[in-house]
Amino acid sequence: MSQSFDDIYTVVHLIPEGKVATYGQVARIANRPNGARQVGYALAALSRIRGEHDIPWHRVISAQGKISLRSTSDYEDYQQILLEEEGVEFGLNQVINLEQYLWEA
DNA sequence: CTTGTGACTGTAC
DNA sequence: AGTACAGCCACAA
Repeated sequence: MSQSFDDIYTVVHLIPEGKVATYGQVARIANRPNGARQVGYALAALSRIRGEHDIPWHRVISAQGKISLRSTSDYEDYQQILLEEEGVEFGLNQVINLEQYLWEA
């Protein structure tokens, strides 16, 4: 297992319900000041594992408050639904108000 | 070992 | 505001 991802998974798992965190935020907390990309890769690996994982990957969004998925746009809607279920409101352009919902460690 | 790519971000034009 | 470029790290071929 990759220990690097272990920290990332731990941080993502710490995100409280109804809150969201950006890739950069998670990366910084995980002691990776500029590893935002790796955070995304770590989450992508979750799908790859297609096993059991208690990681709330849907609470991780881009720094612009929007859902970032490169492929499988179907999951994009799925992530939005999950967040709405937790009480996160989306704007017109599916933009989340980071001022209100961004998780503060 | 070298190369290419990717759920990102910030700065520059 | 939209587009381009560079930095960074992990992984697959």
